[in-house]
Amino acid sequence: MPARRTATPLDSARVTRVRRRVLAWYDAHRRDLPWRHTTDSYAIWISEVMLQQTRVETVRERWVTFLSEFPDLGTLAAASEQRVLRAWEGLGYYRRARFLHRAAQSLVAAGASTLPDDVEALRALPGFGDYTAAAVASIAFGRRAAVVDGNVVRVLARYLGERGLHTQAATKRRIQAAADALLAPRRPGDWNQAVMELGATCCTPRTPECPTCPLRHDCVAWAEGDPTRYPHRAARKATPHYDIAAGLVWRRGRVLIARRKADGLLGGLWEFPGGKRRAGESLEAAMRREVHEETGLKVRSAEPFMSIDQAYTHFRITMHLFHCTAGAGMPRALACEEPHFVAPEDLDAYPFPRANRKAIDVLRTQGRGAGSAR
DNA sequence: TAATCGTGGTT
DNA sequence: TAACCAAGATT
Repeated sequence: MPARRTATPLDSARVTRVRRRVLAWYDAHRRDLPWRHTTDSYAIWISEVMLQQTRVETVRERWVTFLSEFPDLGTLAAASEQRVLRAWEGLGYYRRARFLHRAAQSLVAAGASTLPDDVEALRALPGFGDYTAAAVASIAFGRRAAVVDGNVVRVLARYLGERGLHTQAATKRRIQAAADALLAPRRPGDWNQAVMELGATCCTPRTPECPTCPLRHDCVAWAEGDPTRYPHRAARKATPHYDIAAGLVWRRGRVLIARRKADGLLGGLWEFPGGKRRAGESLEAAMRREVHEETGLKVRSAEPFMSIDQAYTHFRITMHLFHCTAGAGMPRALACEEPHFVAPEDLDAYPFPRANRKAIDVLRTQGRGAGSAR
């Protein structure tokens, strides 16, 4: 292993040099992203929330369509949560959409027609953490607030030779302090985007392109020879697998759906009733038990329809779907909300998790034949 | 502090 | 293929 290089201090000459190099690199290499063509703080806010833990290429199209449906703060505040969640479908981390909606309603209720323009007021809104408050304040309002996202952590950890685990508070404080010191005071929004852009396109996690990096001259990780050792991360645990059994419970050409509770996984989204199979239980028995527990309905016939694999952050599932016919009685909201039967053509109006939407798509294209998306 | 919260692309 | 990862926030 190469000897550890000692980082030179961030004196003012070095800070000036770094700012100049990184901004020049950004001016030459910045990607043409749709949200870089607006100064509308609302539109920039939407982009920042969408970009949380979500790839730029995914956000490109979704940002455009979201803004066409909700072009301003007032429109978003006036919309139903269901419509907002439907517009968010597929983006994941659905809590983001509910916080977005709630923040818009809060601002409009207070008489505002636009976002507040300082970090503290932004930080107080739901869904605004340190990163998003600094990002909106700097990019939309030119405030001198340094962002620290995953890119900034990686770039600065490598550049400075930061050896602490990136999850530790002391490490975060050091990275934030360095980001604060480096922030280019005349172009705070561009500076923040420049460092993030550098992390996203050059100082990447696995295969950084160090020869083209504007920071290679005095980067500790580059001098050591293996930048990918930074930032230091703790090992992850293996993710468990669960079998989920769910029913497409039909009655007179309509199918049963129910809404998940607002908190927790996939909160506020609709689904076909079902749940985890227990040890020793058959898939069909699990489906019958779950449908009954959640809606009070008993299922008559049941035939396998399809199985879908889905990976979540901390576990993965195989969802086994059955075509069923509903027994007598009205569905009740026992362990779900608003269970009711809907015509298949009306399912597009409801926000569904990805696995459920896949099943709906198969339903459309194949009718009620068996299929698999595994 | 550590766990939780989605999804799709990449390796 | 399974793990890793992405412009984080909340509890």
